[in-house]
Amino acid sequence: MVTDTYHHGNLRAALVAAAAELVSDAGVEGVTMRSLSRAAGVSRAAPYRHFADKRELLAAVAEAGFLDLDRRLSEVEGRGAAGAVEGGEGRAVLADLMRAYVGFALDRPGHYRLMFSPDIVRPPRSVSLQESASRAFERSLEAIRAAQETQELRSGDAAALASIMWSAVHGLAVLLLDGQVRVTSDGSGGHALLAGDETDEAQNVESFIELTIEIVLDGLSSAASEARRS
Amino acid sequence: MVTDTYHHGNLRAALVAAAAELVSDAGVEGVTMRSLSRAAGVSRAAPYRHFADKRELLAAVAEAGFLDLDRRLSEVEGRGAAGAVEGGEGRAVLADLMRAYVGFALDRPGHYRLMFSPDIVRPPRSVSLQESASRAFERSLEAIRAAQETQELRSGDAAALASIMWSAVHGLAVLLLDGQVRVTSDGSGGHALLAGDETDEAQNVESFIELTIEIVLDGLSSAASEARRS
DNA sequence: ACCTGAACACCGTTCAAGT
DNA sequence: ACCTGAACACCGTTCAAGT
Repeated sequence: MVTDTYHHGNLRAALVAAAAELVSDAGVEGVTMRSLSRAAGVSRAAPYRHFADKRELLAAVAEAGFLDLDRRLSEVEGRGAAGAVEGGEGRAVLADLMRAYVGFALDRPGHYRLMFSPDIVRPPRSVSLQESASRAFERSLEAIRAAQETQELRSGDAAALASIMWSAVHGLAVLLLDGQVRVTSDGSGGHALLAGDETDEAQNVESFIELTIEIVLDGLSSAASEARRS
Repeated sequence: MVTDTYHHGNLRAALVAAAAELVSDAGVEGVTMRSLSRAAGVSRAAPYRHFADKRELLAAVAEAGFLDLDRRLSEVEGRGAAGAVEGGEGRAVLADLMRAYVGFALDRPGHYRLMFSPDIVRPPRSVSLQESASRAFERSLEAIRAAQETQELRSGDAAALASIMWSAVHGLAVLLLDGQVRVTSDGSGGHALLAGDETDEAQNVESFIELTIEIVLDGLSSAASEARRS
């Protein structure tokens, strides 16, 4: 039973919800303004009372995605906060953040791709999209700083380290999502980037993620050239 | 002076060339079958004698991109090979490979994005696309193995390490390309992933890349849990 | 204020028909 | 074999007009 009119004033919300569902089910390319109008029981022109164009509507969906990601990351932080103060937990918190991050990407591939789709995310971005994305980033930044204070990470520009951590796990996420990294069953190994067709891996994905997290943390904690002054 | 007929038999090559130029100039979304036909001086239907669909044509452009990437990586390997045998050069070769990789992405953003665009690269892929992509990957695999033999990298599944290295630098590349990581001038630092609008960074990009490379190599070389058996 | 109907300028793709 | 003309089934977006 479809409500046959949206004069009640929340066409905007209904469109975003319909778009989010389409993004989940069929990916960004499955979203058309016409199908959204149809789903909302409204004319093709109606959405343009609420969004300047398709890009703006998709940006709203991406923003909801960033809020969801931020929520997941905040749960991790809440969990780890008590231990972190005592020291020695900084690495564990960062590992949990990375797990949560990749987990989000694998759980919501359509949203994740949209959130990092150049057409949507490339400047100019709306301030609200901007802010929701930055908020998620700030969490890793704070976790990085905390781990630096307990000597668990190398010193240096925390924002740089956070960017590097995020870009590493972003690379992992998109390659996993696109099936461009295959994980075989011969031990802990990732295998043959861009290799053969469908196989049944899936459980080894997790151990591959764990190895990546370990290596990223090791890199971020190595003394290296940054430690010359200590 | 446009040649007004392509009966001479290489419409296929002309279409791929025109598409590659459009990809460079305007990105993948700038490519339309109709504009390609127009550029080649041929009817809209003609391309379909040579390609099943648009995806297949773009895959040919992506394949050329992988060949170019592979060429760049092979130049690095040729340069480092002599020293690598003597040991101690393995890390330097890997660093050069990563530099060349990111350099390619920044030089040819349109091609790079196309090469990792899910619609093109997601299975089923043509065997030739498959092979050209794998070839580029094999290079890092061999370099990883060489560095393991000289004790410059941790032991363990070389393919996994190669995948992790590639995914880290892939993440760096796409975030740089999309302007989602900003680099400010306060030292060596990357800054504020997904932060503000246009600034004039550009020179600091290089030092940010260098820091990433250093951290990735440190992570790949740390003894960690993998070294329990040594 | 919010929505509709109808149009405009695009797409990718197909298919009979031409040479 | 290779290409054309014309059509089909889509798009995003606009704009006068309705309520």
